[in-house]
Amino acid sequence: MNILLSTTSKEPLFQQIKEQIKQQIYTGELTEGEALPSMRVLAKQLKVSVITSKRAYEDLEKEGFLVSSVGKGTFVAGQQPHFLREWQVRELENDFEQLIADAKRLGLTKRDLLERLEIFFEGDES
Amino acid sequence: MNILLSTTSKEPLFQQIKEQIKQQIYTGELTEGEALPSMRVLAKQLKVSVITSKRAYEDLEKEGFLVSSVGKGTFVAGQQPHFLREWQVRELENDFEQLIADAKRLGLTKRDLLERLEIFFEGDES
DNA sequence: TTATTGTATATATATTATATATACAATATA
DNA sequence: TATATTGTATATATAATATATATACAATAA
Repeated sequence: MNILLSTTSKEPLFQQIKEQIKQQIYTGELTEGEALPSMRVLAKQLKVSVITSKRAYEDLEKEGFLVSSVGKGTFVAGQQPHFLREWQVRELENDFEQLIADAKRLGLTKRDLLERLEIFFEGDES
Repeated sequence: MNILLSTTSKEPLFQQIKEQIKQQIYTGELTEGEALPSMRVLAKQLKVSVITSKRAYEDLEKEGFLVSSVGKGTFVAGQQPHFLREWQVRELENDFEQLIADAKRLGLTKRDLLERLEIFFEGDES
């Protein structure tokens, strides 16, 4: 598993790890049932404490992306993440619809939103 | 002006003050143009530092609820939704930025968002 | 001038977030 | 069983942020 940590980024280390693992699950780079490096191995690889790698794995387990068991290791969880993604996309669509309604109410034009979309989407291409 | 502070509440003091002033503006208990107690008077009344009363008034001014001027005092703002709108637009921009970051993390493309923008913006052409 | 108003600066304190070292417990496997 | 590997729990350190204060400053009113 490949993970890059930026020491300059404002994002905390455990957060960077989480994001990249999620990303790799979404893209299929990490597949269902696949074993992740142990917390210690990952910690060593990233020059980070075990607590930090644990924090990332632990959070992702709570979110349904990973499954851990003592002595065995940590693995990509079953189908749930995909359903989870579907669900998250729907949630995001709802938020987007609400946000656009608010924008209209404030008198913003479609062009206004397009401009901001361009700007924000480029953001940080990490 | 009547304000009650709970010392046991988890809400910070300045927040409690803000909420109650907003409430009184909404209910009409405080009316447009009406003078509020000076920061010092309020501070003394609530047994709180001037910085805390200022923090409350200052925030509410930024949000468009109050208007302050040196030597005169602090007053309930008119219904010009001008400041309020500016503030709401900024809030909406922040939300939009966050939403786009989430969308990227979920693997949505800019095109995906554009399509939804088209759909949702037409939504109800009331 | 004098008192009253809001404002700015520097600081203290508490809370929360982040990260670590170290010891512990469960499981795999030689 | 013995040993190594796995995830886990506890206690702690450090940094960042939020909250609140005292005090001095500046503008306006009377």
